[in-house]
Amino acid sequence: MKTLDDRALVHVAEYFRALSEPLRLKILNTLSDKPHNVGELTELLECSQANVSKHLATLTRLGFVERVAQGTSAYYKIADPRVHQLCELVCGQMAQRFANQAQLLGAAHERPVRRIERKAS
Amino acid sequence: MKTLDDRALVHVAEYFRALSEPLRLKILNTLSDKPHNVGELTELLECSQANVSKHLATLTRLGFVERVAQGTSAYYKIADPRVHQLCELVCGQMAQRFANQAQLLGAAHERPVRRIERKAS
DNA sequence: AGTTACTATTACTCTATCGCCATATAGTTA
DNA sequence: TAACTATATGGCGATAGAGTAATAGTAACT
Repeated sequence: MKTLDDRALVHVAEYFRALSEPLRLKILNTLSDKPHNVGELTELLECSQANVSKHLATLTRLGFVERVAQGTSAYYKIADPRVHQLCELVCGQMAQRFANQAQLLGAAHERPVRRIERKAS
Repeated sequence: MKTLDDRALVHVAEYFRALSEPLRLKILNTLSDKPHNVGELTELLECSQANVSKHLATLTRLGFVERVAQGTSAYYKIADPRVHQLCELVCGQMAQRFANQAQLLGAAHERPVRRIERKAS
């Protein structure tokens, strides 16, 4: 990290930006189970096909996922499992932060954090 | 990662978004050496004071850095060293990707980065 | 050929945010 | 008090990016 020049920083930022969209994280999360094609993702994520396709293009361009054509379908799969480490690190940071806030403040805060677990199927 | 609900994903995305700006990465990189105040950062990074201040506010809000007031100055320091692991992971991904590209393409491009060949007509 | 199913792309609107400028705020000193 | 310094913030223009609808492309099959 110390010797990164500006150009490299721009690329690192680009990587993080790709992960800064909830829907893209959702796609990666879904693909971490097993590969899916665009139609399946569209249904699972409940959003438009064009949108899924566009996000998949972004993730492919940066090397997070890989495209495998199969008939008229396009299956996508995780290309670099390290993306899961990234997410776990961030989740760890979040958990740490939540714990600190809970310990320090107890309750109300400028930016309240809700911890309601809800699973939709 | 598997059981993240939508709300959590939004927060994770917010974290990644904070790291998706080159100047913010530069700030974190500079602070990884030692704490600095806003004026120092402004000079080191060669940008406006207002801009540095705004980015520091973002990084503080998400818990990446910590503010320590000292006189009329405000010193900032890394609050969670795990941010460096994040960057290293991304750098590792980039290195891996560059290696793959070099192997596949033969390194004829001056800028092989993010160059996805699309079907030309 | 034509039809169907699936995916990618284009054109567009809308929102978020970066960087800049100016100003407000807070701390220090005289 | 006022004056000075350091930092934070509000407003603004420009731009990037998400989402949508329609269209274009592609493969398989009749």
